[in-house]
Amino acid sequence: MAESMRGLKRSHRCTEVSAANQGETVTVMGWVQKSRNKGGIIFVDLRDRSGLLQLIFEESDCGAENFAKAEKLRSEFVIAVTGCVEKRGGALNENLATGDIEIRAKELRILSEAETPPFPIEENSKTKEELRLKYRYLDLRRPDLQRNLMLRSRVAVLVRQFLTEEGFLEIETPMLTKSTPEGARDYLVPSRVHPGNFYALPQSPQLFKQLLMCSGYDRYFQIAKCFRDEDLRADRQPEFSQIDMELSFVDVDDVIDINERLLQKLFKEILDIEIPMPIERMTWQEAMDRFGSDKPDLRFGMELTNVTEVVRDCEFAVFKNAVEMGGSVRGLNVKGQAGMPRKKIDALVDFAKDYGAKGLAYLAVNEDGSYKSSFAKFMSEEELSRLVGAMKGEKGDLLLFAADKNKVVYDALGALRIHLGELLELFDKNEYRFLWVTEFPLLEYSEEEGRFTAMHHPFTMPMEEDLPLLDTDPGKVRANAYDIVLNGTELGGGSVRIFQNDVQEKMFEALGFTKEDAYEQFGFLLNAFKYGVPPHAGLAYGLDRLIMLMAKEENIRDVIAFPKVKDASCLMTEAPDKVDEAQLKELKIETCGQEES
RNA sequence: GGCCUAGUGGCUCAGUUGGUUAGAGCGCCGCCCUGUCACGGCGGAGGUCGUCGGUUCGAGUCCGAUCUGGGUCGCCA
Repeated sequence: MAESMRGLKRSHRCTEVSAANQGETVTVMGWVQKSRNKGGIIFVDLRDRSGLLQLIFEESDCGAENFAKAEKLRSEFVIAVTGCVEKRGGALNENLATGDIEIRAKELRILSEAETPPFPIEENSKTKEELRLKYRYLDLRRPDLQRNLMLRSRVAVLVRQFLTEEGFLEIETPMLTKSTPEGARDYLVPSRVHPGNFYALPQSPQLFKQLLMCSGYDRYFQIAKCFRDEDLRADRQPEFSQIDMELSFVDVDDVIDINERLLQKLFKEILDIEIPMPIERMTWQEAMDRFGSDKPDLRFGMELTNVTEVVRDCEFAVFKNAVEMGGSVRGLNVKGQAGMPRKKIDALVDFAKDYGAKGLAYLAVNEDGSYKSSFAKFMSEEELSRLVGAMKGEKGDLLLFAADKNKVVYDALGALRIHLGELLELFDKNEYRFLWVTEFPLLEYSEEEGRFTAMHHPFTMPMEEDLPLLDTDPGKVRANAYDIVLNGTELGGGSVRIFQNDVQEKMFEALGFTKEDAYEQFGFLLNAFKYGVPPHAGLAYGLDRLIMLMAKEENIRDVIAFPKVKDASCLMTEAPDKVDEAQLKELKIETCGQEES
């Protein structure tokens, strides 16, 4: 039977009690982590979000009634205890923040009893995620998740504080808005009042924040929920949070400056890590050429080498074909791995194939200077030594080559580089290496749609010197866009926005929109631009990813209180779920009839 | 949509080439124990091996399908 806490008031959280309180009477409340009954003496570890505190029960202190209650305590009971803070009579526990003290209980109340939980509530849980997520409210009691969510809260507070001091206003934008088919799939919400019409949940507050600039709010930010109906990944949820900001009368350098100081503050105050300033910058083209990725991990080397010119005239058909079709041949030098067994090399080849490569050519430089290679027989001694020279190959090195269209070569080698970096432990897991990647391509060609699509979004400003190319060679136009990258993860991205109506219309033209299409979808923005719009730029961070990296978690679910699983459902609430026929009727939605078959 | 991977008592796992009553640790239940903190001692309960179908004299173990997690490619302006 649950007891009332009437007359009691919690005086401390568990770890707020210390040796300094010795002799004081305190009241603590929390969950029983563990009870150790020695017969005439009972030890109880009490847990709350701050940590653990040992309680000690003896009949001579608390009386027969309380002692009898203490004997009944089981894990996860919620209790209130009043008692005296004492130095420990027995050995100290050095693993506990409160390991030198204990509370000698005078009064005990069982506020709530508990069934045995379906899995142990402990740090570094080995329990299957399926079960943890079904009982997420229990999982969230574990200290590691509590730490992550507390860290998340501190980050949010610091962001608000910093941006407010920088003159930003926190303004909310709608969750029920208009579907924009460009980009990710939208989550749609039916309208009762307008049957057959739908709202969309925002993929980002992009258009609204630009409108706020039009309206003169000058600097806006928001910690905004965003929704994308795409498949999940370890670092992707359908519902996630952005730190979203937009600034008027600024250029790239202003945005970068503010954000560097923001990151510096966050990492200093939360992790006590100094980020060297300024953060390195690299153009997109350089990132691709050196690392095969637009979000390179700079914690280790093993950069790509372009050997297209070196192998241009060789007889190896794979290389030759790639060169002839306008692609490239590039290689990675895996230092000291010439002895890698064939089986492992084959695994790397398979890995590369997942990224569209047809294979990988390899060449190992043996200790005696001879070669072991999948393609040496197609090339002369001289061609081989020129190739090895270009790769700076030394005895003991393993050289891996991909030959294909540039995109495939970048993708395969970029991914392979990261894979090998992890496999061979080439980087320090405690290092934080930031990078700005700039000058992204404005557009990329979509084979599927047979047209150019915006790489960032359709409101991104082309670089001024590339403007003429918009008509002649749209694929070559660079954007005034930038991403902030940390350890190979895209933390955030932004751009200078188009604020001239003629440029915006030209952009839509390049995207294959008729003027009518553009106005149909984005008329409110285009119209706003007719009434006086300041030059503006902005940036948004993936808050979840930022927390994930700061907490050194490998999974985004571990920094989100109630995450969804791979198929975007929630194992705890069982959402999404069927709804009443009556609700559907009110919305004028036909049942899909998928329940029968 | 494709590929990879896991599914055995409450939890984490083991289970050899298919062969008699499916094991362990932790947890749980009962009794004992006044200084434990991975407490200890004694005793006990609890699973038919995700599901369905097949092969076989016989399947946790082989085959097929399916469900549920996880990773990944595509996708993610």
